[in-house]
Amino acid sequence: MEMANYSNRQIEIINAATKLINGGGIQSLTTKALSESVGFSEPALYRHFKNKTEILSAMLQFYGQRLKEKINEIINDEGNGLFKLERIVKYQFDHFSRHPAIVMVIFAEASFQNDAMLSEKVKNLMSNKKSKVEAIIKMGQLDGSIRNDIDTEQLSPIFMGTMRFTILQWRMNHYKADLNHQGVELWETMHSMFAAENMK
Amino acid sequence: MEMANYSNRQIEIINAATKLINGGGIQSLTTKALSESVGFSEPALYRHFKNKTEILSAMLQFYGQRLKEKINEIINDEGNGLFKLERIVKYQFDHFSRHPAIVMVIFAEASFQNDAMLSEKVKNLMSNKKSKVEAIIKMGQLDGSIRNDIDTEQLSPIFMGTMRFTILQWRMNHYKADLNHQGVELWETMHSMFAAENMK
Amino acid sequence: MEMANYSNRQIEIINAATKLINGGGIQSLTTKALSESVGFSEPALYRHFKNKTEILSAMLQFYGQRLKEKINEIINDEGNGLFKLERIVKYQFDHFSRHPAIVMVIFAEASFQNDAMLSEKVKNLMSNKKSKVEAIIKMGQLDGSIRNDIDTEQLSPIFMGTMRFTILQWRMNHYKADLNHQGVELWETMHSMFAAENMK
Amino acid sequence: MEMANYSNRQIEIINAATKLINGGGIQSLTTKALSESVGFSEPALYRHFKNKTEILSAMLQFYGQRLKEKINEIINDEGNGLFKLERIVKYQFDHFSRHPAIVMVIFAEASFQNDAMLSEKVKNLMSNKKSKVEAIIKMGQLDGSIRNDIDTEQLSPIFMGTMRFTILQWRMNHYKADLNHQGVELWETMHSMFAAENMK
DNA sequence: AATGAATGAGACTTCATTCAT
DNA sequence: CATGAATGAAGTCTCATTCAT
Repeated sequence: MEMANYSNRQIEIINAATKLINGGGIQSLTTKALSESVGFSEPALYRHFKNKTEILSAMLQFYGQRLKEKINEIINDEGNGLFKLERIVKYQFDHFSRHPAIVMVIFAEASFQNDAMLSEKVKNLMSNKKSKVEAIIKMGQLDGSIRNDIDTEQLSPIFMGTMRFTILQWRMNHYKADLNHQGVELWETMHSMFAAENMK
Repeated sequence: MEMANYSNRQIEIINAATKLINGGGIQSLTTKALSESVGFSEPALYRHFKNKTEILSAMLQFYGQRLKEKINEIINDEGNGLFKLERIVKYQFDHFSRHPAIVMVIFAEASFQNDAMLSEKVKNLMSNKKSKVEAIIKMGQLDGSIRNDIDTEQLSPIFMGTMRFTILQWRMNHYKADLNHQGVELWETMHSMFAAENMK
Repeated sequence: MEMANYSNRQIEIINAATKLINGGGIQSLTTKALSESVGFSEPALYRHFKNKTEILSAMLQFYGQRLKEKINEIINDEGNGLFKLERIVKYQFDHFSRHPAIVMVIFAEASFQNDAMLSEKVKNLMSNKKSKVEAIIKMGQLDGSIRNDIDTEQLSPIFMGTMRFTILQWRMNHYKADLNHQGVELWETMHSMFAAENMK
Repeated sequence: MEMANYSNRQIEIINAATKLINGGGIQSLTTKALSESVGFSEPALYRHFKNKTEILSAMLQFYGQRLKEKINEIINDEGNGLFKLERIVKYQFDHFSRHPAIVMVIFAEASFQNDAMLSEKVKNLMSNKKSKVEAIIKMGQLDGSIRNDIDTEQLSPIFMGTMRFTILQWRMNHYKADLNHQGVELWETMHSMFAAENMK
């Protein structure tokens, strides 16, 4: 996975594209709309990206990278596994509530489906995150903070699925709720379910 | 929600559309592709549906209705709440593994976003299901089968999110895994987490 | 010009077509709209008319015939030429104010232009009427009621053009004015201009 | 009424559209025919006009503006009212005989009827011209050149209707007659009828 | 680096008409 | 006599992309 370095213009375009997609789905990301949104002409887009797919690809790279870095940071920081999970929940909910436009890109599995390359990229993003989460859970089970009566592979979809679902609902209700607050509540519940002390 | 009655031709079209969407996302549902897939000319589609949106709308109606009926049946059948949850998991995983084409329609939040009416329909479908699940959980908490140390509203997103995530992964891996088997494993875990006897 | 005899169904269709055209121009006369308006299916139209052109053709025939008969009646009745002109004005304004739907068909020169046959028919209708009016004017010039210092061929376009224009304006203002009243006023003026006693 | 400034390309398109309409009615103005006529592809039209309605709208604007300017010029020039009417007749007949393609656009009431905005524009064009003509007639009645025994409002439809009818007939006979010659004859007659000296 | 102009492909949809029943 | 189903042709318009300047 190449470590991309994006120019200012490219980042402008990525941001504009993100907003468009979040506002009206993939279908509203047209080169025309994008060029208007970013403030210069359509052909100019092609000076910064080879084609539309490359723009979408860059978006995924861009956000995926950030997420990966953050999770790595969390992994390497101090604290037991359970605490790390908590940090992931908090980070993500805070991040999304501050940048709602990103939500749809991260949740884009359905949208990119007609482009094998993009679809693959989304899949990688997700499985990447999943294996990181699993690593953390495993750590937690070893350090005694996370219950070990359930397999890691069984716990991770619960963690990830619940987060996704909460965010999805927030989006479908037009970002009205206080996502951070929901994150706090969600974590309380997850704590009850994941903490070692809750094993019977 | 009107109880629609679809003609044979309409159901043919709905099926063809479902397959197309599942194969390549909303973008691959064009009137041309649809007419080819169903075996007659493009204008003929318009004898059976007023326009493309109505086709998508019918798809949602069609699948939503079935799901609702099934859940109602489960609610009204015998058994405690925990058992009912189990039946939902089993039913859905079995249903999807037999009709993978439906997955994308049920998971279409992102896709329909540029059409307010469809978007609303998807949202209703989801919140409808969610409230049914919550009713079941509440029943389980009352009949003593489901732990009552966690609020119903906190348990439902765990249940629904986890299911969604599992199915989503199955789809992203091109339906290779045995979904039913995954359902069984998932249920074991859920049982550990939801059952009343597992409260500390 | 064949003396056509239209069946009841055909007349129903002609009436419906007339209303459609008057409501929204030729473009709103589609076989679909027509069949809906008349209350039976599209193919049924083809049992009564060979095709759409024949329907339009029948409309022109139908109204042209009536007009011709009426004018002939006026010609053959008693009274001098000036009086006959007056009767034409009164008849037409009264007729249109009672059947506004007909206006557009009679004024259809522009609409039928892409069909040579219909275009020719409209032209005949108009030139037919014009020559009748000229005959009346000539009669009036001979019987001393109409001024004879101006050629018949010069008077007729004034008569016909003014009538048309008045009706056109009435139509463009959505039939709001009292057409009969306008006819009376118009006639007063025409009388001043056409009557023999007004020659200098 | 905004003072529009059309690009060269836009004027090319307006001209081509005018010719098409005049040749075969509104129905023959298709984007395909227009693009062929103007020499580039259909989508290219949309770089110069937002949509087809805007093209028609521009045509009306374009011709209406010219007409208005000319009439204003005539109004402000020297000469009595009767002379001004004469100049209008001569100008129009000369103009149309040189640019027959314009006729249909100016006579388009019936054609544009299914588009409220265009219909309104045509109506304005006509009533605008009518009120200008009435202003001139009033001037003539005051300066003693035009008969004042008939109301201005009664004279204007005679003037306008007769002109329209003459031009209409010319068009229906496929522009065969010498329109300028007909204008001269028409004016002679109108002079007899409008001049003050012809009052009884 | 940027753009105005252009385009081939293809989207959805409507039209008049036909055919089997 | 009537219709449900179907269609070829054509309509308007949008898309991603290219090219000359």
